[in-house]
Amino acid sequence: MLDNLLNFINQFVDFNQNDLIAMQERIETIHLNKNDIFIHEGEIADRIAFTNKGYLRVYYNHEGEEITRDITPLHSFATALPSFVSQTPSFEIISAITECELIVIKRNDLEFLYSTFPKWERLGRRIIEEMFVESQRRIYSFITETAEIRYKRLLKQYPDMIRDVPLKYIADFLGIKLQSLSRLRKSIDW
Amino acid sequence: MLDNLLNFINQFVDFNQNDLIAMQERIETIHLNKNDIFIHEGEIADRIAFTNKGYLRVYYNHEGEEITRDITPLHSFATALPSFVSQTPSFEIISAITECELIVIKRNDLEFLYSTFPKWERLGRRIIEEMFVESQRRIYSFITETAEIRYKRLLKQYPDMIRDVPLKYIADFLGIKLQSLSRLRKSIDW
DNA sequence: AGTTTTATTTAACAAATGTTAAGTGCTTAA
DNA sequence: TTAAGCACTTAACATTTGTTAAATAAAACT
Repeated sequence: MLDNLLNFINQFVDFNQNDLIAMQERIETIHLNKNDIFIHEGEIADRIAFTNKGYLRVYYNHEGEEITRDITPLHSFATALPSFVSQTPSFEIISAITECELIVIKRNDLEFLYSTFPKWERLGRRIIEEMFVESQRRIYSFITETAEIRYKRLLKQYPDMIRDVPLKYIADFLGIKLQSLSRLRKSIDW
Repeated sequence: MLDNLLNFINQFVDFNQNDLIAMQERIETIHLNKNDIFIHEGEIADRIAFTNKGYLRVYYNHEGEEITRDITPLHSFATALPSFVSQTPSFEIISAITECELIVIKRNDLEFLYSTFPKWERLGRRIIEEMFVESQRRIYSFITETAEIRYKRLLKQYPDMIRDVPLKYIADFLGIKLQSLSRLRKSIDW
């Protein structure tokens, strides 16, 4: 059940039995149906999720339109971070693109783990470092690459995602309009 | 001398006298002239810098061209993070746009502080969290905003930067070509 | 099965940005 | 002080992406 999470964690730190037990007492697994919301707009994000199954998207309402900033890959962490770190109402919304199984930990519990086990604080830092590096990679990609190359790269990196995620979200993620993505898909000769 | 750094740190954690002393023993201040390189391509980044004075840029060689991904604002941290965290040769280069005064700490010393003082590990996590949030903000901006709006936003947030940083770097940062930025600047009616 | 909603495509035209090639003015260095 | 390089601008044309409005396809619902 926790295999995916443990594999993920072990990339960053070595967990022993105690660390695991401390964690298991503080997590819960929840199930979301398609379009269910994990973090609502205006809510103070006090939970973080590991996507054990399914895809979440992070978006916000921009002039009446939903803008999807992120589609979480399988086996990764997601929360509305600006709200989570500053405990202010979230402008970001997180909802389930597909059916999801999430391993969830509350902010308080996470803070407890951070404060009690230095290893946890380290884990948190390492994970966020990786997320930051990935985020910078995406910025390079916006600066130097055409939408077509970004699309091809996405296909290669997450082939499953294209199967399960509607193109309108993919288009947002790539920074272009749905119609442009459609045109682009047509023009690609493989 | 360390005022700016201490102010920055105190946004995130409360430092006492011991924390400060532990730090002061492990930092050094260096001076860079314009165009001096702080992290070379291929080097393993083992230092992180706080920009006490001046502007750094983070770039890499992309098909014969230098692509500037980041211009560090005053009083912020900079390193070639992918190299720094994984200790692999850096594809990113960091150099001084203007004369710079940097407060520098070595990776080993930082690791020592992380391991010895939980507060430091927390500080590291908090800082990187903020950097990540800022990075996500920039991604939203690439997705939803035109280059003109991104330019105006930059002007407003860092008015000094435009004075001291050549437009070619600003253009890269905004994700457009120098000539497009020039055209855009002309067409703005304030 | 039939109806409604959602997903995706298509097309014509508009707007934004890129490309190439010059030009101007400013700074730097022999 | 002149020559060289750098920073920035300009302009014409090309390409990419956006916009609007439909059409078709697929999925979800009753």
